[in-house]
Amino acid sequence: MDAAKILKKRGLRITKIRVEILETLAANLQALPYSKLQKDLSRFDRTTLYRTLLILRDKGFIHKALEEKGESYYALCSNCTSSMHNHNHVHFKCNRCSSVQCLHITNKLDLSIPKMSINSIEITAKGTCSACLLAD
Amino acid sequence: MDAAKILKKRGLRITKIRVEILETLAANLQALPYSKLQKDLSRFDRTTLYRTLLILRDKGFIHKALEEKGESYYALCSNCTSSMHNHNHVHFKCNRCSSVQCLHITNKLDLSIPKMSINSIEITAKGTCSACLLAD
DNA sequence: AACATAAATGCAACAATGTTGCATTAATAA
DNA sequence: TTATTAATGCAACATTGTTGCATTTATGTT
Repeated sequence: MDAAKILKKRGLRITKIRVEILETLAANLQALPYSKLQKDLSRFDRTTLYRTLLILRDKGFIHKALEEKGESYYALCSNCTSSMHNHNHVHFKCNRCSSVQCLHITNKLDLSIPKMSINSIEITAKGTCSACLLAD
Repeated sequence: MDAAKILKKRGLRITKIRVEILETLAANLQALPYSKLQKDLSRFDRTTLYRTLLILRDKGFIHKALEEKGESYYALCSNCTSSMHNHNHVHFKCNRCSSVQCLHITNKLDLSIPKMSINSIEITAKGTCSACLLAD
């Protein structure tokens, strides 16, 4: 992954923390908790991390995969832009190893609710991931 | 709603804050944010509220309807017990008025994920609620 | 290559929620 | 009414969210 090129192509300045965040997320198949990002990127100020996550989220580079116990999990977006966020996947959290994954589902999910206008739907499944099942 | 009776029936001690939390939630059709509960129940210590919410949640009286921006929303459970939590509904958050509702859906949702063992599924839809749509 | 400028960063500071330990108080069974 | 077990209030601290402002950096232009 060439984070710098991707940033440039989409009109964002190439800065160290942006490149590192994108590369860190790309290097992990799983969504990463904020605490992990903060530890890995501790040479940057916490505020900078906070604001950079906001920007990358707003521009469609990353998305918040889960919020739990006041902590957010982040993962790369696959097809989002700054004007279009399209997250047609399920987030799966393993209760044993606490890992969070983005799962692309094929089942079409047509949920409609009477009288409401729905803009987005988030689905989070919890259970045991394949690795933990095998470890039994 | 007779909160005291319900608590007793399910083997919990009847205390003021438990009764008030249950009655406050019962009096609102919507899920309430933590900040609202804290304000309404400010005559109790914050820690007590925190621990009571944990207990009521663990015992299947209430559930966390949503976590957002580090804040949790709470609502009454309809059919849960301390050993069985069954939340077959969708949470709907209105982007305009920020209200959170529990919607009981009839559509059967059969989401299965290969290789994973799923224990629970949470679905949160966001959009505009009927009241806000009418207010246009 | 140097410069101008708009954007990004780091620091300080504060708010809110989460969390634990411990002494005191209250609810319930006997 | 009392004994005892559970719940409460208080103190204290951790973590994350959030904003303002001065400084530094990235980038297009000269």
